[in-house]
Amino acid sequence: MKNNEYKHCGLNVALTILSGKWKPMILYYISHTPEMRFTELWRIIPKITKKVLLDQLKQLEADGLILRQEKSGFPPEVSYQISEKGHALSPVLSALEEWANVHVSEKVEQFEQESGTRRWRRNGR
Amino acid sequence: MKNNEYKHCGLNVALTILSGKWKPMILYYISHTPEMRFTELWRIIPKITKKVLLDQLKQLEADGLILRQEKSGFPPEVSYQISEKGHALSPVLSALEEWANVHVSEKVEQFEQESGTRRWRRNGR
DNA sequence: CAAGAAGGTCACATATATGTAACCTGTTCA
DNA sequence: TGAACAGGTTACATATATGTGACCTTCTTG
Repeated sequence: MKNNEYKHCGLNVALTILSGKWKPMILYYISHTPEMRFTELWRIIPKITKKVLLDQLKQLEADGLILRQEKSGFPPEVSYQISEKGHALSPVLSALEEWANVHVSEKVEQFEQESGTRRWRRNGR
Repeated sequence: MKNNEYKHCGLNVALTILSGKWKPMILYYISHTPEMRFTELWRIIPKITKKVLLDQLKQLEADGLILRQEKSGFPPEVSYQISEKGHALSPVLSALEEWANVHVSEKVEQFEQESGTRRWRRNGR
């Protein structure tokens, strides 16, 4: 170890921002639709709870990856869009995905099968 | 939503593999040293516990990002190296890091300051 | 007038990740 | 002989993330 200290906080920050059981899926749907309404998103994503969906949306919004737009009136009408930051992230996410498909394809296939059933973070493996 | 289902499990797998409070740092040090011994790593990384360091090393090894090499004899001598998979990942991680530095630089700076103090996953924000 | 609509909150329960400290292994060295 | 060494395990405690269900709003419709 010369003087190469660990100064790569950006990586930690990025991973923190992305960490959340449903975030990749949420980002995916939001970035592939011009205006995604809350309820539609909830309908599309199989097993998430309203509360958790809301939590993760709030985090994504706070981190600037998505934009929330609220039209006044009743019933409420809220929709989400991908932001510029979020858009800038997507090639990087594709690269990550590509890496996984090439280098850990067994795990990817396994994941596809268990999908919806499994728990997110490990340690129980 | 046409028929564009979410089939991007690779991203989930990659993020799962990378998720762990100390993994980016561990990966960094291992990939920047030809042979990193357990104890040296432990000495270098400020506040991690032996147990947690071991856990994360095991996960990284199980996921194939690093290689563990054990020389027989006493006292034990174990060293870690980056694997080919791990090596292949590093440009992607750099891209992530770059994204963070460009798009969420405030958070990165904040992270640098709190470093070591802060907790990893949020929700308490 | 009761129920359903969309988006959201709250209090609480469970699951998973991380941390703390004690203990174990055979050499070597004082 | 007993302390230090490197790497590791174990039982337990705490922190954080996710899940469940009840409740709230105000307008519209049956």
